[in-house]
Amino acid sequence: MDEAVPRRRTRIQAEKREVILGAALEVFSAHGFRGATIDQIAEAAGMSKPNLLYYFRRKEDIHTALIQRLLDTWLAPLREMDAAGDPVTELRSYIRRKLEMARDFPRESRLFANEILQGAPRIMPLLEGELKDLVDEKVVVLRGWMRAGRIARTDPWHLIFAIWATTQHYADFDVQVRAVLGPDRGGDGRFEDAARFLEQLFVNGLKPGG
Amino acid sequence: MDEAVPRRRTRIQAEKREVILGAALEVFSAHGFRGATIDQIAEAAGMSKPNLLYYFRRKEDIHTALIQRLLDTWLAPLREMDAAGDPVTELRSYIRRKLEMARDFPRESRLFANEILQGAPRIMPLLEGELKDLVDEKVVVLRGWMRAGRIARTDPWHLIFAIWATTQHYADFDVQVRAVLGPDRGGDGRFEDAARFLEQLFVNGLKPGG
DNA sequence: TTAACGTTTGTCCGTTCGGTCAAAATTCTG
DNA sequence: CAGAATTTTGACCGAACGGACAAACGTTAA
Repeated sequence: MDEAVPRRRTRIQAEKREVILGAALEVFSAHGFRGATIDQIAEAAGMSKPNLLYYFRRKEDIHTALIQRLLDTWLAPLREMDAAGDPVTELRSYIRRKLEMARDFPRESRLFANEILQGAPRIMPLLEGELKDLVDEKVVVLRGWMRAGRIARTDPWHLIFAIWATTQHYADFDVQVRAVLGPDRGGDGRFEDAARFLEQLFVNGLKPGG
Repeated sequence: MDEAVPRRRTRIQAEKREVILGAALEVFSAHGFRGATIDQIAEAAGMSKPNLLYYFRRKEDIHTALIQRLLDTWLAPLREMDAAGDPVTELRSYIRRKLEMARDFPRESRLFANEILQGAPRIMPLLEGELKDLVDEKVVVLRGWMRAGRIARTDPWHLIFAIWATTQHYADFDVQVRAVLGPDRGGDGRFEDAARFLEQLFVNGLKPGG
């Protein structure tokens, strides 16, 4: 087996690849795939371009490596939504966790958003596979709660979309949010305000019999 | 006055500029500012690159022209939200109109999203000026409705963000929405489903005393 | 008809891009 | 320490990029 990038064995390999992925996350999330340059990533990673290309042969390899490792983290909150739990508690904590991710990992959110916005050319299989499967599974859970009369009957798919949209908005559209809120209201408190609002919106919006 | 681009007098000037803006909308919304090339836009507009550069001297000029003319259309639905109207009706039709725009003008939505995602380097003044002013104005309207007990007391800014996020999601994340819904549910009906869901969510979520 | 003005094009330029390569420097292993 | 393997670098390449320019082509109005 003629490996192009040497088999990942050494300590240096692991460390440098980590540094590169960190730098690439910064650059890709800020400029998109085409907008990001290898030189930018190399500079952010503190190494020369050929050195970077020694660890990842092509620009696209960095990008796919990033997305691959991200997906699990990203879907974890939804995975944790438990059919056996209390629906309101489950939804509430799902929203809270997604909002925390928007606050703590905005670059990851923007990396995804950039990719989807431009037609998901590099991750379409993931969307139609892993992501769709997970959503289908949770749709069943939501339907169960609806049939049991524990939350209002409504479209479970669009409910999930609404949670995604409202939470990720605070990462993806952060500059707009801060611009509109202004200096006073746009401080660190905006995430708590958002959490309170979204909790109220979804909990009341999904009250059974609504 | 030494004008670089000839003063817009002729019929051809007006027509060609229109064609270029249409082509540029297509290309910019699909690839972002940096990802789009002048050649792509020229080809989509059916003319040579130098010919295109005769009407717009620089790539950035096309982009700013696009955004400038877009902003009015884009904010029109919010502008129409009338303090004198019935709150539920006003909110419902605001949501419906925003959703129609996501359906009918997805490229415009993605153009904005691309710009915001990458830090709004070219439209920050618009966000802090015109956009913020309009939101501030409508926040007063929402606050009035809340004080009158006609909708639930909640954070008016985040309410507006939630409406933006949920509606624009169907334009900006269209490929993801369709991938998750699959071929059967992802057809043209998805906008009506979304409208029904969002109406229910926001109307119930904002019931007074909630 | 012709001169002025508006439009279009082929060609070219300097820069930046993604990526290669051979050689040098470093680290690892016996 | 010696030699093998790994890591780093400077120099370089072809393609694509944004943009410039003069010449050619159309159009129009005196």
